[in-house]
Amino acid sequence: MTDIFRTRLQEKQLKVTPQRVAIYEAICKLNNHPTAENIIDYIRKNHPNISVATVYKVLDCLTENNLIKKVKTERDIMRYDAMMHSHHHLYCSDTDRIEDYEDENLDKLITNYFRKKKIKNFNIKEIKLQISGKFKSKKNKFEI
Amino acid sequence: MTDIFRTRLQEKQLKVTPQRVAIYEAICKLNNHPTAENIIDYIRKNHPNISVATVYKVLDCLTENNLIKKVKTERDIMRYDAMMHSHHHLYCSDTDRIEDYEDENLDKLITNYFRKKKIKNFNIKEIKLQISGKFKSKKNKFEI
DNA sequence: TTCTTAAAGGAGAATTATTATCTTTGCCTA
DNA sequence: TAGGCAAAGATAATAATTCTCCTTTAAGAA
Repeated sequence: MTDIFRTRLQEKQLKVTPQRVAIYEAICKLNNHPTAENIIDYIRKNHPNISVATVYKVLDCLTENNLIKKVKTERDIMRYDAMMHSHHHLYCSDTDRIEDYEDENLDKLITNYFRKKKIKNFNIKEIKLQISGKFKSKKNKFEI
Repeated sequence: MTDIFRTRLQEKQLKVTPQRVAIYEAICKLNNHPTAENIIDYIRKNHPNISVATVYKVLDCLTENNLIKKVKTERDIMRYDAMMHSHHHLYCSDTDRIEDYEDENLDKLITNYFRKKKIKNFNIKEIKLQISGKFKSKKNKFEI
C-alpha cells in the first residue's frame, strides 16, 4: 500500500519523506474523508513534531500530483480522500458524514446517456454524483 | 421576480428590507454563482453603505429559509445560487466557472435506476451531478 | 561514505473569509 | 410619543489556511 505510494512519489520526482508517508497513511486509515485537523491529530500520536504548515503543504503537493483528492461538503473545511479512481459520494448534511459509493452499472448508464446526448458548449471530463440523504446506521470505529 | 421573493419573505415572517432585496437581486443578476465578495462589490454601486456583516447575515438567513443555496467548488470560498429547484452543475476547475445544468430525462433515468437498486444503509433524499470538464466558449457579460 | 544541493520541513506570523458582539436604526403597535 | 423587536451597521474576534524565513534532509554524484 505505502510501497505503491512511495513509487508514485519517485515517479513524479518527489522525495519520499517520513512526513509524506505518514500523511498518506493517515488519510487511508482515517477513511471518512478527514480534515487537515483530523490528520494532524492522528499523525501527532507517532510523529509529535510535525508542523501544521507541513501538513498543508504535503496535502497540496499530493493533490496537485493526483495522489489524493480534495473533497468538499456544505461546510467550509476542506477534506481529503485517498481513493483516486472515480467514485461517488453519499453525504449526510446533518452529520457531515461522507462515504464512498461505487457503482459500475450506474456509471455505464450515465456514460451511455452522455454518449448520445452532448451538452452544448461543454466537454465532459468526469461525472460525480453527490447523493444526499441519511445513513441508517452508525459509523465504524475508524471513522471520525 | 423580486415580487415573488418579497412574498416568500413575508410567508416566512421575515421583514422585506432593501438590503435583502438588493442581495437577492445581485445573486440573480450575477448569475455565475457569486461569492459574498462579488455580491458586496455589485451592491455597493447602488447601495454604498451596506455592511459586510449584513451581507453574510442575509446570505445565511436566505439559505436557512431555502430562498438561495450555497455552492462549493474546489476552491475554498463559499458561493451562492438563486436557483432553488434541483439541478446539476457544469464545472471547470481551471477557471472555477460554474453553470447550471437541467435535464429531466437524465433525472428520470437516475431516479428509475435507484427505484430498482437501493443503496444499503442509506436513504436517498437528493442526487446532484457534478459534471467536470471544460467550457468551449467564453462567459457572457453578466458573469464574473 | 561523504559531499552537494535542491527540495522539503518547522515555527510562527500573516492573511482572509466568516462569525460574533454590541450598538443603532427603523418600523409596528399601544 | 414610547416601547419592543427584528434587522442593519461597525468593528473585533475567530479559525482555516498560507506565507516567510530559516534549518534540515533525501538522494544522486564523487
